[in-house]
Amino acid sequence: MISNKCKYAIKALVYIAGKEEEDRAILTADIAREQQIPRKFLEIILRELRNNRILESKRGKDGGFRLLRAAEDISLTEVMRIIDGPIAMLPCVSLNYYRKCDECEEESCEIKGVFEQVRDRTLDVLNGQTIKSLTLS
Amino acid sequence: MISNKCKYAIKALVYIAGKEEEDRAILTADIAREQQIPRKFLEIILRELRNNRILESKRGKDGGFRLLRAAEDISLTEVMRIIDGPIAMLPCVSLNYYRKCDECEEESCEIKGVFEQVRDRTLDVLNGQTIKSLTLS
DNA sequence: ATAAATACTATCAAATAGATAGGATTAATA
DNA sequence: TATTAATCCTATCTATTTGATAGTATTTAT
Repeated sequence: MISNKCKYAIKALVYIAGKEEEDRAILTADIAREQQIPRKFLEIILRELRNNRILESKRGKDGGFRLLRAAEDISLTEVMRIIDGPIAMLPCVSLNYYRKCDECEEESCEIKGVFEQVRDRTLDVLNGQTIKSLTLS
Repeated sequence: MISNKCKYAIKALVYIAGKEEEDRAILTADIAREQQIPRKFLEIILRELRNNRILESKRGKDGGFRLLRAAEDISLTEVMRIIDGPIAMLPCVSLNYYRKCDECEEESCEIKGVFEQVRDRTLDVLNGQTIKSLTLS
């Protein structure tokens, strides 16, 4: 399962993308209210997305958040990896967060192959998705 | 990611399945040693698999664990669901552990569709797998 | 100056992960 | 019947993650 935090992050980005034509910074409070996300928790999430160059923020009056890049250039996997880390089901088959398992030798691992297939089928679906494509659906 | 516990469970079952022709109960200690799994933790896992009718156990001398069913009748997904719970990435798209999200209405959820696809592609891979098929690979 | 916004720091509670310890119980067999 | 070897059970523990909340500092437009 993805975390609530990650779900909130995706929904917040989709919300912001949906308001892009208004050409103004979007308030944390608005996102929190509309998407039913705990406000203070959302603050942390948005700041994390800003630190990872997904969002830009502006402080003070008329402040808020905007996408730093075009919505079609923000992939779903990028967001998921920032917030939750690996997408794969085993560390030893992760493309972006590879770690060898402590207890097993990969050459003889009986389950690695299956989870490589799961990873590939999962990425087949996720790689095609961007904040833009989610906004349209 | 699946938990270590789940990985241990799968590996233990594959190990037991691989010893079936010896026609004897398999010791926790042997599995722990061969698969490099912490022994006391493995005890808990094996007991949980027994409680869920995947294994049978025998106490006392010559005791140990055996598969309760044929290895080809124990699916990978069944084991994963016993140990880790849902396989899906969102509660609201889980087939076996469905829960509505607190904060969103499913009809208008922008991300549900993608994660349904991920679930389906994931199960395409996992559903074909059993303890038997893993033992052969 | 003031108001409105994010930034930051600290903290917290509950759940989960990942175990470990020690003794109770059971069963085979010498 | 004593011994040995195994699972069973209960309790406990630590660290991490999850999911948040509170309060204050800082920035910015007007």
